[in-house]
Amino acid sequence: MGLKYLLKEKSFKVAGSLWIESEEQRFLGPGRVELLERIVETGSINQAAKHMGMSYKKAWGMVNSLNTQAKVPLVITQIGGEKGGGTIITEEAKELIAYYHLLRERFKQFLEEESQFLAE
Amino acid sequence: MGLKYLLKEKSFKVAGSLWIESEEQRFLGPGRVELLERIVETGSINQAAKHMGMSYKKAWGMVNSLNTQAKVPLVITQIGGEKGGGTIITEEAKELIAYYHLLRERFKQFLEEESQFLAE
DNA sequence: TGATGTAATATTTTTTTATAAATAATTTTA
DNA sequence: TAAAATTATTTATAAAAAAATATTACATCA
Repeated sequence: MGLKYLLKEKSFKVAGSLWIESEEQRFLGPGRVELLERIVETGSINQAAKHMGMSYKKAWGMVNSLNTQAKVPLVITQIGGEKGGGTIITEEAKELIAYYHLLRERFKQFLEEESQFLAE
Repeated sequence: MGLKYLLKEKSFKVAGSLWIESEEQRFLGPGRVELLERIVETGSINQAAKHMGMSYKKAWGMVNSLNTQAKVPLVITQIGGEKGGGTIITEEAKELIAYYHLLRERFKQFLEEESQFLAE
């Protein structure tokens, strides 16, 4: 019942992407999760963006979207100060990251099962 | 264990997209499936593209990608002839469409379950 | 008080992508 | 043999997205 008989390549698979959305607007996907993790590492939106090869503007837009959609603050920024400023994320943001990784794991399993089925 | 407590909107959900890929190259997704179905309806890549608000060039690229990746022909085109030409799809392509709809259904269920869990 | 490095925002430039338009090739039909 | 409508392909144009650049605001520290 697979499709092995009509595909040339042996390494074909079911693939996909996954995110959380709210009112037609994207809330959280792999890019935003990685950005949050990089912010934890570097303490800066600027540095996090550079590490990801992303423009600061785009990164800031993501942070802003996260904060305006959430009921509680997820990312806290500071202008000026010790090192000219900086950014940290809240406990709730960390819970969000943890949740996303678990969701991702379940999705990965779904894709693997479907890919298996496809190659049967 | 959901995220209800940190999202403003009530109508948030887990969403995603799904496709079949082969060697890093896309093979089949919702757009190509719809294109194939429109070709069945109209008998023409040209008309199918117009019905979808898509340029002929893009549609032709999709057809070409499908045919070059498959072991058997999926779309058969004719230049010139009764109505100037035309296009049909093979039985294998129809099986592909049927498979995709079933896959889609299982994915839909996955997303619904995860959305339910999210809102708990 | 000036230097520092970042956030926040606007503007400009570049790149990418998609669309539109134009052209040649084709085969049945009138 | 000319007309028709489509496939196949190239070239030009437009739209969208992304990136780069520039500017302002800010609070700590030397």
